[in-house]
Amino acid sequence: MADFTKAGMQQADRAQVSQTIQEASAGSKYWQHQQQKSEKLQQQIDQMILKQSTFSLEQLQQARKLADQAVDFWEQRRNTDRSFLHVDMDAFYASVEIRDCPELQGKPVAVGTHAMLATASYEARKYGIRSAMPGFIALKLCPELTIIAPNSAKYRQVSGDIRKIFEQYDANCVAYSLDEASLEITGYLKLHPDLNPWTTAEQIRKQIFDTTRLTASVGIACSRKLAKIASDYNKPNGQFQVPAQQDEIIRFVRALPIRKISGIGRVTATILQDALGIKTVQDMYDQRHLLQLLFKESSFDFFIRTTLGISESDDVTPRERKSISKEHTFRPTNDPAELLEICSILAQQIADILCAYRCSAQTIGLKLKLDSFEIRTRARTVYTAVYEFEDINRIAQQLLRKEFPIRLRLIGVRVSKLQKQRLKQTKLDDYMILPQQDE
DNA sequence: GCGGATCAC
DNA sequence: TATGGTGATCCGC
Repeated sequence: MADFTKAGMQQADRAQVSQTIQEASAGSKYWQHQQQKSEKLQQQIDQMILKQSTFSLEQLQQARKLADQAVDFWEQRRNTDRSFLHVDMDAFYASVEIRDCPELQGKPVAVGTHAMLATASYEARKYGIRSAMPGFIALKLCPELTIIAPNSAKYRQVSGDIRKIFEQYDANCVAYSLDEASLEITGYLKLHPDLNPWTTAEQIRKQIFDTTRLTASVGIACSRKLAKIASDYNKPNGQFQVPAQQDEIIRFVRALPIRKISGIGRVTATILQDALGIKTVQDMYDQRHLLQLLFKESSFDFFIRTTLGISESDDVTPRERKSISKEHTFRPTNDPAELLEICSILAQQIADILCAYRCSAQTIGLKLKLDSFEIRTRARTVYTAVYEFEDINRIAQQLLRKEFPIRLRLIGVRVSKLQKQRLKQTKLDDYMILPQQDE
């Protein structure tokens, strides 16, 4: 249940932490729902084990051949010529709060709410506290823990400051979140022959500290994905370089537990481990024939590339948003009026955002989390795109009404199939030359 | 196109 | 007492 893969967790007393979490959870509706999910997962694993036992020797040999072909295919596309840095701020939100409140120096600190923590300081991680843990459980693990409500505006400010630094190195740097970014420094290094990736990383970390008084960790590699993994290797306040050589790259990735790979989450890791005995990337490579037989081609390809340390594409493709959503958790209720009211508030928020973006949407979706934590989604696509509150609210409420009677703890409203909204005719238009509208 | 699931942060 | 919010993607229908 507990996840010890995060940096800084090695010191926690795992058994003690697991037991405390267990005691805090056991019997709750959340826990019951988790139990159900894990039973389902176990069935899926049993099925997979059963299926394995049916493979003939020929099938296995053929699969191995196909897997080796895939290895060759990707190996031919390996490119080690580019240089990337992945910069990751250390315990970002918590570090900002501690910086701004020296009282907290050296104390366990977390940022979040009693319901959910976003970040835990390294001091707090020693107690087994981590992000995505409810605050009330964290307090059981460490009663002295200070929980601070998130100050998003402040984090955005700092995030903007470090972004300015990144842009000095790569005008097209990619921000993954407020505290993480990927930089290509291939061009920068060409312009500065006296520098190399390692010294550049040192320089950036110093620059970040000088302007924010915060520390960052940096991964250095010939692909964005490897750089990201490497940034976790010497955390906090450290850096690690994966040499840009095929054999070194393979040695590096094969030693990793699969859970360190971005894209392999808790569920996939459990399936791979319990059904196929795959714990590390080396195991993944050794079992490539089974992966070929048991998974869809796209998953299989992802696994093969993972074992080689080859990422799909490192090009920056400026992608536009595909959906906008608002959701809210509340004290569970089955009162239709109350539920419709919450739905309507969310619809209004969505309408406001659509308005700000000058967008309309063709699909309106509803997300419902039952009192039991079961999640349901409902959606409806309309012929002509909508953007006004009245339209969005009407459709969302229709979808909601169909589910009555129901007891909910969360409602979400989402719009997708977004399109740039046609400019509305106004009197002003008579005096303006409007850009040609597509369609 | 819809709904369930998974994942990252 | 009590387990979040946003956006993306994939799979099977």
